[in-house]
Amino acid sequence: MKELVSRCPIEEVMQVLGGRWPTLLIYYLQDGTKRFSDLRRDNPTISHKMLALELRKLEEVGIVQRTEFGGYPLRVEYDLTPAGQRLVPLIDALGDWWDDVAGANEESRPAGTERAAMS
Amino acid sequence: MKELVSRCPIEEVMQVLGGRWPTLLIYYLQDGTKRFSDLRRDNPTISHKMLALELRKLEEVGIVQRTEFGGYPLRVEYDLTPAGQRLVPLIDALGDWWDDVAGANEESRPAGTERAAMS
DNA sequence: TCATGGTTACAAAAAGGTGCGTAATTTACC
DNA sequence: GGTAAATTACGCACCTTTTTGTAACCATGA
Repeated sequence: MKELVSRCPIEEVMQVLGGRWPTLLIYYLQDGTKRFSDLRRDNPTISHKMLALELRKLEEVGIVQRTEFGGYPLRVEYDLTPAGQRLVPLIDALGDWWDDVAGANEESRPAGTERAAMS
Repeated sequence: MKELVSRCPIEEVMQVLGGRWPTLLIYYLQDGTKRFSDLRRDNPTISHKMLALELRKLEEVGIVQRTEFGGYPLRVEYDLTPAGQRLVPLIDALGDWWDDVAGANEESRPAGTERAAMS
């Protein structure tokens, strides 16, 4: 039973942004409007179900805007809301921080674990 | 043990900071040096297993410094490393962002503002 | 028949909790 | 004097809960 609505905003953010996909989806949505299938192409390892779930979650908390166009095949577009866009630099800052830390760690770590930058 | 080598720093940060505990522990460690039992007191709902696991993880990535003092009963102290301290304002910024979003969501939301439909 | 954006059911995997064991020394007790 | 309990920071095994993956199904216009 989880009825613990946390007293801490940070705990709440992490409930939304933690996990593997949310920040990635936000990252890809920076480029502009994306459709369901676009996002799957951007991130081929996410399952159909997860993508639907995560998008719904992001929509519910107001990070993502879902726009449904009539007609068939159904067409749906996803964008970052203004709130979502305000989030982007914060996430980027975390990425930069991590690069810093990882860079420092690499000096004392055996080779073999390399990372490549995203395009 | 699984070694997920991701292409994206953000994905990696989230693997470390995502989840329920890491940010909370960092939050409490802002106050200064803490011992294992202090952290359990700060956060009574974490199990000793989880606390140990999370602390080790944070130590491994260089956010937390673990200092073991000899003697018995064993005594261990935890602090934020400089990198960990640099992380704090970033986490705080996320918290502020969330307060913003949550505040906006709670406020009046007249029907019809959200769903956009085009034909 | 295919494509799009879903949903649902079932299965597998990961995360998390509980409780016991451990170490070396002090203190508490018979 | 000898023994037992308590202390601190975990590790480990076992079990439950939560999350995620897989695959199948839906609607329908072209």
